[in-house]
Amino acid sequence: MSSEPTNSTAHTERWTATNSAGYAAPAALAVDVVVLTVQDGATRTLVLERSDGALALPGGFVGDAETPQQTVIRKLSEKTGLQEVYVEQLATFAAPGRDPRGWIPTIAYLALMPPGIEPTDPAARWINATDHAALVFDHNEILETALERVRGKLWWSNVAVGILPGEFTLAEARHVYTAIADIDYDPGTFARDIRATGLVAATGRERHDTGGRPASLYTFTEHHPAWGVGRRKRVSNT
Amino acid sequence: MSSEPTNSTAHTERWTATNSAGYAAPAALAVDVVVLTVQDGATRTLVLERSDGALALPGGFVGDAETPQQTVIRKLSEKTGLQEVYVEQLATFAAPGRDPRGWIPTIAYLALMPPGIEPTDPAARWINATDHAALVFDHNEILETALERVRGKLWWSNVAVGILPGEFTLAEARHVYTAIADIDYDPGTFARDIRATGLVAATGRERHDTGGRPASLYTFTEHHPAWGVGRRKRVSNT
DNA sequence: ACAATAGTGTCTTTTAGACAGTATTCT
DNA sequence: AGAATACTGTCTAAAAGACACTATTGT
Repeated sequence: MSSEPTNSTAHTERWTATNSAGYAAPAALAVDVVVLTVQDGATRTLVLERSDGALALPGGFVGDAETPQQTVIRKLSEKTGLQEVYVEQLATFAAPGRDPRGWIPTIAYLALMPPGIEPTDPAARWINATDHAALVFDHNEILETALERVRGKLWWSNVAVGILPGEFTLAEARHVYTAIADIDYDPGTFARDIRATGLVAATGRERHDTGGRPASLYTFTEHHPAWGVGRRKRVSNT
Repeated sequence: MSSEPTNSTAHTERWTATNSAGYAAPAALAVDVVVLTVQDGATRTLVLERSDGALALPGGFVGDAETPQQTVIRKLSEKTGLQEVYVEQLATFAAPGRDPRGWIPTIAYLALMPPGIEPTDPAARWINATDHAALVFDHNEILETALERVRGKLWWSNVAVGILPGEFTLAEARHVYTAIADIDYDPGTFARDIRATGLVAATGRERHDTGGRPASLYTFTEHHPAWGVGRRKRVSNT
């Protein structure tokens, strides 16, 4: 896997490819990943700072014997050390000229991680997902697509399972939902409604370091992507 | 455009490609399109019958100077003569071996058409979208993805604008929604709720061939993809 | 006792679903 | 007149939002 071309250094020449039938072919198939987490009430995303200072989403080239999702998981493992992450496909960006290195379509993915992951790659760092410097190529558009997706699924699925730890208090869950949806949910109503989705269950244990009455701990009953019963909750004030 | 390799005949050999850096590259980038319409209360999709009798979704190869969506629109124009169709990207399928002709990722698209379009391509025909013979490759999975998508967006967007004619009665709209969602909507409640989305407006004209009291004609106020105010309506009985 | 956080109960408003009943046309 | 289709009004049940109030801990 170390013999593949790198996606993280500046290009020097334009790549081309021709297939065995004699027609122009894509020079490569790429994946780009929007890794999201919620830390200190803010939605944050992982970027790589390149040698010229430009910021790019993590990504890489898909090998000819793997699925693009395997590429994503492999790359995330390299950058963060995490093996188990929530990953789903977002959309494919393939406009001619989107990548100056050549005809390189990219399949964009959304990945979610619990907060506090320290990147193992020294060029990687977390930035604010909703208020940040411009990214390279069409990566701003990819990031916007990811934020829209996660907001759209927030109350209908267990996406948040990717961000919350295995056990969490309803207050922790509420902070994550608040950061993503940009809505201040009422604590009582939040508890009622998230229980009504049928996606969480109390573990019976409690957390005592909350500064007041101990909080019951909950888990998502499903750790794979799942849909709950529909709630109609707002996810943005705008 | 006639000099490109065809996507509709059986393969004879496996295509490969190598890029200028010496690495394996995709042999081609394809698009496949799920064209949906509603006719006589049934959801129908366009397929091409190949020389060996197998059924495939319409599709083609993306040229190196066009966006995949342009490829889709070009192919649909060839097969049906229609220029203006509702098109949106679904997902990309790129598992190794998905296409026996070689490493050929495909970007799947959803397209919607009004009923009664006669295909110009003699190999093309409409089949039932929810109850049909098996399709080639992973095309069954692509079709399922399309049906899920259109059901998911039905009450939240103006997707149905792609199927309904420019002017339509609320009964016609209700039949389309009924076919897609597989729910028998109450006529009165349907009228109230579709007006509440803010996506339709009465034209002031009427249709008199309904066999009873004339029906008011409506249009979608937006013909480009748009989102209405959220309704929580059910879309499946299962 | 007091502060702090967790959690419950309940009232109001909105909206979905059902359906009775009225309106307008054609034969 | 009667049949057929279009449309309105209204009742009920469910669910979302707001918020007062109670519960349980640490200091």
